[in-house]
Amino acid sequence: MTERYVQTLERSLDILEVLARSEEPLGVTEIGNRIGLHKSTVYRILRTLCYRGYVEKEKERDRYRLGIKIVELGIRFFNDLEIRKIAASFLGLLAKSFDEVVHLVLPNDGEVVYIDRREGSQVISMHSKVGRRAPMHCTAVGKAILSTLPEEEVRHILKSKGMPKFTEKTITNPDRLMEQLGEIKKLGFALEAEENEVGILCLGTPIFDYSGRAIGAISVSGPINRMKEKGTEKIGEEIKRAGQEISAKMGYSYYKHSLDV
Amino acid sequence: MTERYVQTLERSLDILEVLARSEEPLGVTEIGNRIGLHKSTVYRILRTLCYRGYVEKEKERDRYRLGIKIVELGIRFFNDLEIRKIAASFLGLLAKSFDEVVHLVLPNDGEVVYIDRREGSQVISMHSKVGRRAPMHCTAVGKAILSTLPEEEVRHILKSKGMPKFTEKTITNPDRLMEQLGEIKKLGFALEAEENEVGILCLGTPIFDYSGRAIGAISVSGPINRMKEKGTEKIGEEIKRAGQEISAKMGYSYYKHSLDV
DNA sequence: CGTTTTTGTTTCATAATGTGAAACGCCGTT
DNA sequence: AACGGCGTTTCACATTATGAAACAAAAACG
Repeated sequence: MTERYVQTLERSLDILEVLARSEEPLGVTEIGNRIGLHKSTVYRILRTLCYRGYVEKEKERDRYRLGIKIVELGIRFFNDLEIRKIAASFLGLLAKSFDEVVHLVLPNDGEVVYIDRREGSQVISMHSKVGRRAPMHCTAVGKAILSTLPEEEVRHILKSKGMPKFTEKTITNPDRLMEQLGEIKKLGFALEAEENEVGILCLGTPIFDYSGRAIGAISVSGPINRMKEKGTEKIGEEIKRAGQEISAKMGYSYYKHSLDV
Repeated sequence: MTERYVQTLERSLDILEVLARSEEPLGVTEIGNRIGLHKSTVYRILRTLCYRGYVEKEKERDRYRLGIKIVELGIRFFNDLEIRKIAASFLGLLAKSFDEVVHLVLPNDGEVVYIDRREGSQVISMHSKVGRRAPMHCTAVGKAILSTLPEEEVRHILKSKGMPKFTEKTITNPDRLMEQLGEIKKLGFALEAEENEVGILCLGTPIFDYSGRAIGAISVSGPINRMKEKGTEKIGEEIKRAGQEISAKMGYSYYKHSLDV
């Protein structure tokens, strides 16, 4: 087993990630300091990335930022994503029908990644989560996905990622979460009230592919009291239905997979 | 002058681009053949890219595709793009008001890159151009941007990129295009009728930043007869006004830059 | 306004790193 | 059962990336 990765490439990715994380353009030395690389090395890699369009150099100032080529790759992938295309219209319907923010996420490496978003008429100044990551233990979408996994795998994720406390209501005990996941599985949707962000309530449901694996999740979220007024039960059932329809279009057979329940 | 780029990194980017271009996942050998690399080298790079999440390996089959990390970087950049945020609401208004497809593009390396898109109520099955590139000489957005550049620079772009003929109406003569660019500059918006795609008419106008450089363009496009019914003159004036408002929000001063007209 | 410090760029000797031929093992096909 | 195609691993070799140091240019400072 060759546990060896290509060093130059890893360093290049480090640089790209530092640039992505940074709000403003960075200089060669600054980048080098942040990832512990010699500025000479950083410079050569940046030069190559610029040449290929993945990084752009600010004219006049010696600062580097992500380039347009990154977006070309990213959007290409995004547009080709089967689940995104299929879910698109459902997200729109849900957003309109409840007039709240709707998200589509994909599980990745024990976390969820926000992939798409629709919002109701209420213009919320909330910063978009699209493209960002979130933990599973304290989000409705994360719990919805966890509820479909075998206990062993869930515990492995919780152990490796930890269960950081974001609010007073964040569940930080694995056993308590496991218990709740059982109920979520029975219900078919997950509820999360202020476990991740104070004042926000969120409902999520998993999406399955042909093989029965949860490959994503959708959610509706909004201010806790407004959500309760609208009826969490009702919203939950509604997104559950939407999730089932999306899953069906992804090739999931509820008939086939209900045999082992 | 060190005209030397980092070889390993360039090869890695080649691999990513091959994967992005391909509709379906590719195998190690296939990738190697396409870019002329030894499969052993391809394999090692893919391994690293997988480890970092930029490429995903299909379970069961030995095929590789772009990974979710690519989207994380891309969308992050996309969301932070100042011009996109500012243009967003204008794109929506234009799409609704004319009930046609509206695009935002950025110029890059003598071409335009489609960055955002809004569509009217008419559901068009047209494949999304977002994330894709197009030449400048035969698109309204491209001509709008070219019309703001000095002749020398325009000719350099035309020479290096060529003026490939897409339809009967594509302008393939540099001098004739130069002439048209003069009129476009006076008018403030560009018209392109079937020069890129048969049956489609498109109107575009440039967007400027604080320094007076054209950093993007917006367009409205649709079936040629429908567009003519709605009045190309009227649509042109309207997007020109929208473009001016976006430019103003980007820090462009029409007062300051009208001195040298 | 000159001095000092910081930062981007280039050079270059060194060896660490990436390379590709070859071999291995795993499938599916013939 | 033999073959061909593929992903994977090994390994000796030298090409390639590396980082110290020098240089240039600009920014910060007094």
